[in-house]
Amino acid sequence: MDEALRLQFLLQTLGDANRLRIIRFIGAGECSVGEIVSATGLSQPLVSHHLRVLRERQVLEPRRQGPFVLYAVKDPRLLDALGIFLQLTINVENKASRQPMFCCPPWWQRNKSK
Amino acid sequence: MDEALRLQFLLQTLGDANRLRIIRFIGAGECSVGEIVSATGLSQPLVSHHLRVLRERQVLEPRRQGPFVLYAVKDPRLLDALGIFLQLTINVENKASRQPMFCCPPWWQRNKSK
DNA sequence: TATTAATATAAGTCTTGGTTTATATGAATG
DNA sequence: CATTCATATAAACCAAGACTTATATTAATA
Repeated sequence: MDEALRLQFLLQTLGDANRLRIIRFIGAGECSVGEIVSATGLSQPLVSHHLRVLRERQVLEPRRQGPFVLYAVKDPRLLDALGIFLQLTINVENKASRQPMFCCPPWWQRNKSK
Repeated sequence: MDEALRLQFLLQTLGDANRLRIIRFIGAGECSVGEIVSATGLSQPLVSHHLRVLRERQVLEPRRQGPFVLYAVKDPRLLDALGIFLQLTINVENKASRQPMFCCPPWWQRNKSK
């Protein structure tokens, strides 16, 4: 699986407003399905559906505790990464406040594997 | 438009392998449509289609030069951000090498606007 | 101005995936 | 063991969007 496909996989997983709301809530701390349902206002089956997707794609991790199933974000770096993207959405036009805040080797220079 | 919707918009725009390949190539420097077609191996209409999406969503910026239309990445921070996400795709399992590399205010703490 | 090269658009097909409704599993409690 | 609460799954519907084929636009050149 090449870079573009791996990135597509992750970005598609995260590219849904409801899943983002779920991740945002879980990011504040491990919580149960019921709590997510209440917090988001989504139907219980819909939340379970999205949780399954996020679980299967290694974004979230479940843990059974009594009758509840608690979910947590697997890799905390993900939350930071989302924060960076969120900043990008703020001033798409406003070039004035454009400054490189995060320096890292540009991904497209590493190896052009198609 | 709330945070989740803005993020969804951006992530969906980027969540396509062909668009990522196009962005990766353009990221290396402003280039024409024809060059992108050759570099990616995609059909010309398909490239034009994706360029339109990326243009309309403020990711790329076109500039006419003679018979050519040159495209460039509008906000260079986007390339860094993609690099960060790419790193996240490397060791989804491998928790050993998990270390917070980018610190920024967790986006889900700023304001829980549903 | 007619032609060619470069790019854009339109229409049509087909797949992916988000959502709802209904039902199943699984653990706790009486 | 039966019932209830918490969560998961299944099926069906629907819309968004990626891709192809065909055609239109725009600029350079003869």
